[in-house]
Amino acid sequence: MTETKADTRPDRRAAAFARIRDAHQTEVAEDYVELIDDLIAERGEARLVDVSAHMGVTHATAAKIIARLKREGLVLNRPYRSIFLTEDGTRMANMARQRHRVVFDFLRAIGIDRETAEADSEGMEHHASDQTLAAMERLTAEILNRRT
Amino acid sequence: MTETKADTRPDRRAAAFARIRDAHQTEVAEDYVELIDDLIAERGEARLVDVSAHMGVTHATAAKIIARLKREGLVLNRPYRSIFLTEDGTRMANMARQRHRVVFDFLRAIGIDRETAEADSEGMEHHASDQTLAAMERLTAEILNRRT
DNA sequence: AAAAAACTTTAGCCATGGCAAAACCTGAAG
DNA sequence: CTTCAGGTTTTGCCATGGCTAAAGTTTTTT
Repeated sequence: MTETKADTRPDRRAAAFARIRDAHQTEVAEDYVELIDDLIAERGEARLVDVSAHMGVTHATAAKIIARLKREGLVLNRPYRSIFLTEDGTRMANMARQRHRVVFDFLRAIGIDRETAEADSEGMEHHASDQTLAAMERLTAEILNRRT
Repeated sequence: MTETKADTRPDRRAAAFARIRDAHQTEVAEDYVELIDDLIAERGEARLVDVSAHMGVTHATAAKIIARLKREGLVLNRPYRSIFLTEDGTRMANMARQRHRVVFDFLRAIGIDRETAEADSEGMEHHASDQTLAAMERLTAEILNRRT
């Protein structure tokens, strides 16, 4: 039970992990609604087939996830018909896309190649706080300006 | 089936998400081995109780996860005794800690407060590629130098 | 050495997100 | 107007990571 001076304080750390676990819960939802929104914008409708192809999962998996989104009021659809977003879903999609953009642009600004920036931002966007996003935006602008 | 010019190419995006799902699989392992390593360093041993307290989960959950780590050869322990890391586990802990540091330092350098940097880096470290980590390190040094 | 406290393990439950395979609609071609 | 290809849904299966509650060991206290 030796009292240490290091930062192994249960409370702080535990809280951080709890936040991360919560984030995980919404991550999937965000990714799906963002994709659905993109699909609707680009081709007028979102089909299960396309969703599963883009997410890289089987249709069964996509169907299950969409059922959850529906249950949670983010998505609407009638059997065998294409998928729509509710207002909440649209809002979530927009916020997710914006965060995604900020992180992606930042990574590009600091010299990360397109592919990698795409992959990294996809993973990181969900874990960046507003504070961090703001800082990234600021930095991105700064870097791009300096280049002029 | 209208062919679009936008970047909704299944393959690229699907691959990115696949990578993220893989990352998720190792995230938990990394967080646990890092914590176990810290505990051993700081108090000489890692007990289930401490692990669960720091991760903010019940001991049952921690026990289950540690059983998986054991199965995967990252951790060693005898019933009712404390927990050790294998070589692999130690290696993973060190790599995780290093990535964590890089992200944390970077966030601090761009002005994020300690608490937030702690939380954000905990979530982001798992999704930053080597390329991004290298860029963060470079930027951190740059920022700190400019301040001198 | 017995009793109490502290810790670990186990059992059983739940939701999520994977999968494969089968059953089921819908809409185009014939 | 029937067929059949292509989507969609459903059904079961698995692992993970949560939880509570109960049972089993150590360790400490009395």
